[in-house]
Amino acid sequence: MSFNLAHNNSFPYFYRILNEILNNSYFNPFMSFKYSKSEKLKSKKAIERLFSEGKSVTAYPLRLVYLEHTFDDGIQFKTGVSVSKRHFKNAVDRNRIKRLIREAYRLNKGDHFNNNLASYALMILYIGKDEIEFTSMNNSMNELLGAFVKKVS
RNA sequence: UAAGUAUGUCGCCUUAUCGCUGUUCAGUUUUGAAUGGAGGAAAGUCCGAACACCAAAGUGCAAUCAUAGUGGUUAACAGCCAUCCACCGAAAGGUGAGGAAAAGUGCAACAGAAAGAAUGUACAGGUUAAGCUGUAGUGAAAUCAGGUAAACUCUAUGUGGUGCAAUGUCAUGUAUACCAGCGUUUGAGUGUGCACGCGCAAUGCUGGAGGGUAGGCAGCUAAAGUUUAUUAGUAAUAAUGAACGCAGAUAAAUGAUAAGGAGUAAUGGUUUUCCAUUAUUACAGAAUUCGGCUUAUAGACAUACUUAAUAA
Repeated sequence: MSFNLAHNNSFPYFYRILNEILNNSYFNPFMSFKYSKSEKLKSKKAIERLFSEGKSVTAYPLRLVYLEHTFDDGIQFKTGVSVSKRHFKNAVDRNRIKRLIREAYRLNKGDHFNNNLASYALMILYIGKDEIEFTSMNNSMNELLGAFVKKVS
């Protein structure tokens, strides 16, 4: 990474993406903004095990629950997203926050993850009670993933 | 023009970058291209159906529950349309569990002597005698009975249950009531009193069968379809023609960001127009599918009508 612009929040989003493409996408196989079906945590058993045995990291208003877990299809990280029905009664609000979390995750994961880490099942929870803007969500996600990588490696 | 009434429509737009998801094609490791991708309420789950399963679920009666002027409409309905009546409103209009009180039971404020079995007061009439007769007075209603059925009841009509997490199907792994093949053990049991052998049995492996968990597939989107024209009808609606082919996710796609534009509100400047700044752009997210109802909704628009004012 020649310029670590992802952490400079005043810098416009648009230029950040341009910068990522120009500088990073060739060199870092994790520098992909995709977050497709195969990267989503779907297995019921894995999720149950994750919640009963997993550890967690918090960066308010986000919490990451993680557990070492090897997947059959060889994907290194599988991530799920969850928003409490208690705090957000309407489906529209829940969907909106989930989408923001997913968006922030797919944009930031490349900066933090690398091949040195083991394989993990992840679940990101939103523990806040209020709605949130994308920029602050982005900051929180950065913080959260940083803390996770630091703790694990 | 203002205030209203009714019905209906729309409910932010454009471009760029990065993504998500269905289908098709190409490649098959990772992908690439093309092309679809939320609503008027998708919501509440309150009615009515389609579809599926349950076989003591069929038929009749009863009970329960629902509906209730009249006529029409529909696959069906408690919906919708028309209309009568009652009530509300100055009007356009709105609201209405609006069938039955000589089948029976119950209930009734105030007033009044009395609202059911008692007849009081005053006056008049009247008789052998007698509230026996009339009037006054209270009240919506008084020896005549009436009101009330969002009181019981009666009448007419309908009414089995569970819901797509229904249901069907494929099936890795695991365990083994079962079946077959091959092997092992005679330490115990048995056919058989003893020995050997064989069978049963015990046990191991393999295969089959059954079962159905994780998961996959079907159900799943061509449908009482959408748009539109004509005809019939006051209308709901129906018939015919033309065009279209219009979401299918499953820890659950339909998004994020930037720039520009649009609407609305407030403030300021100009003062109809116009410009600038700031704020704001609702309610809300498909989950088997339809027809309704109910509730939420910033703002914008159209049509018809009512009342008032002004002008001609």
